[in-house]
Amino acid sequence: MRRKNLDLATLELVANTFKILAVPVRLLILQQLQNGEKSVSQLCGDIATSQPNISKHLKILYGASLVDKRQVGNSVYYEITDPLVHKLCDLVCSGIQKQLNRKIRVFSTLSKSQPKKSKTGRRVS
Amino acid sequence: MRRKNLDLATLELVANTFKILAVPVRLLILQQLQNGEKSVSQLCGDIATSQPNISKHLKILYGASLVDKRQVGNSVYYEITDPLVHKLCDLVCSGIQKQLNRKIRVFSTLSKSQPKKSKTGRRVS
DNA sequence: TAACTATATAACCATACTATTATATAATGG
DNA sequence: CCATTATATAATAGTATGGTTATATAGTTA
Repeated sequence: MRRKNLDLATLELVANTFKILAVPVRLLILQQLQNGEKSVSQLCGDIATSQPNISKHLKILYGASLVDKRQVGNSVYYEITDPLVHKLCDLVCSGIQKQLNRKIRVFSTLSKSQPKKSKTGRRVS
Repeated sequence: MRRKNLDLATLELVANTFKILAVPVRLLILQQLQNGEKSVSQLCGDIATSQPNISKHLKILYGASLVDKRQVGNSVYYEITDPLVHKLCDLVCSGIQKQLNRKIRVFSTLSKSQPKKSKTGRRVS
């Protein structure tokens, strides 16, 4: 599959999207929003950090068009704009999973070849 | 589609992967490697930054298992470990594309409704 | 072994970014 | 109009990170 080379400006946009997703608290927020909108105070109930911190990160997510917002009375409800976010996280997760599996495979190979067994087949400490 | 909530530790892993991809130079490197391995000096020829900088970023990519390396004589060849990287970039690009399209649509709607035309149908400055 | 090439590391600076605390703004209810 | 609730902003401090320059390491060749 041939892929076009992106110019620096475009890569900077891409990098910027990744940067937005590179902060655990923001992923927590997006995770909380994955099944529908939530208000700031609801998010504060779910995530262990200060309210100003949550508001700040929401602002960043909003600035990147990753979430929309809508005000109802006193409250502001945020929701995810584009399911892209979850696709990205899923992909990364699957990548991490693969890496883990590789490590587990290596480890189990090592532990199969190394351990000395007694004649009964039981492991020996 | 129901999705499991990831614990903080896992989200930190995910965030970390995103962080690695959040730097334009690193994306440039990965882009250069998308059609096969290249040595550090080849990368230096393609990317406008210092050799130590490239080596440093390669080390980071290697540490994250995003690239493998192999030494041949004096040179070290790096290659991409997992096509995941490009899938991620493609997704982000498509997201950016969608945003752009949205903006273009809005813009063209505005410019259709606003401009005053002269009786000849030409635009008026 | 000396000179040369390729890559990696170290030290440094400048910048950017996150989390906290305190405060401001805005909507609601009495 | 005041008190309360919900959200946003400002200021600060601490940390992390990218890029540069200089230097070290290691392989190659004469």
